[in-house]
Amino acid sequence: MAVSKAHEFEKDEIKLAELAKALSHPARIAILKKLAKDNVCICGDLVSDLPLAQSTVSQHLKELKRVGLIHGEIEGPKSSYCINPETISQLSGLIDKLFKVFDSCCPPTKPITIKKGK
Amino acid sequence: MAVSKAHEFEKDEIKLAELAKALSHPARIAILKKLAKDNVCICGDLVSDLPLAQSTVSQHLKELKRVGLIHGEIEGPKSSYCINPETISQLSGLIDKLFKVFDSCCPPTKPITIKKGK
DNA sequence: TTATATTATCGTATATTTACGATAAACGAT
DNA sequence: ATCGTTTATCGTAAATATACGATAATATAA
Repeated sequence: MAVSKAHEFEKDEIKLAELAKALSHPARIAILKKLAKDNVCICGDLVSDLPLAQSTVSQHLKELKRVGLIHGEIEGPKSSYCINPETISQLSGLIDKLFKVFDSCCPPTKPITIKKGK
Repeated sequence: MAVSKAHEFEKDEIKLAELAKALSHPARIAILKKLAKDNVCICGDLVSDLPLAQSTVSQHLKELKRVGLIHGEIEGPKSSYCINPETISQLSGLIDKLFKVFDSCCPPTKPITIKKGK
């Protein structure tokens, strides 16, 4: 990155960027989906699901944990991970806020309700 | 990245990851917000808004353009950019889909409705 | 205590990202 | 045609990210 200037931006922008970065790899999205479906899941299951080496999966888990999207507990030789609903909720809020800005710009895209206005 | 294995994942995961990566820098979020507010905006305005060199801003714009989140037209010596609602809408859809998966896992976070437990 | 299984970490190689200054390109104005 | 303004691209440097194999760590099972 070289000389990150992240501190020059708004707090929300920085946080959203950080969370978006966590979602910026298909493996991490797949991990989150798997964790969501299974509610709790041990690392080994993820490794056999993904086309990646065990150490790589572990790295992705670490990153997801770092930003708070999941937490993991080491129980014995196995580690079980699960979604952290709080951060998911935070992400949801930040995304909603961003998309509200988009609505102000472009015609609203989703539930098409007729809007008066120029 | 080294030996990207993106092709081993689902199409939606890859696309969402790509769009999330575009959002993974505060400058690009700031650019999108500015474009949304101003509807259309020339590069120079963005440069003076952001704590980054002109060439760096241009790079970020290029990346946003590459993934289709904005389009830009070169009119004369100035370039004007604007949001591409189609890709915004696509992103919105992919995010909604992902968050639906989360709802299935964790207690729903937003409109708190009492649910009978398992 | 000694295996066995599972996961984290280390070391390493390579690709990508981010940033800047310098330069090129493109158009409008003179 | 030349100048000035604006933007894109090039070259480059440094930080991150991604991936793997090898190894260390840890708890369970024997």
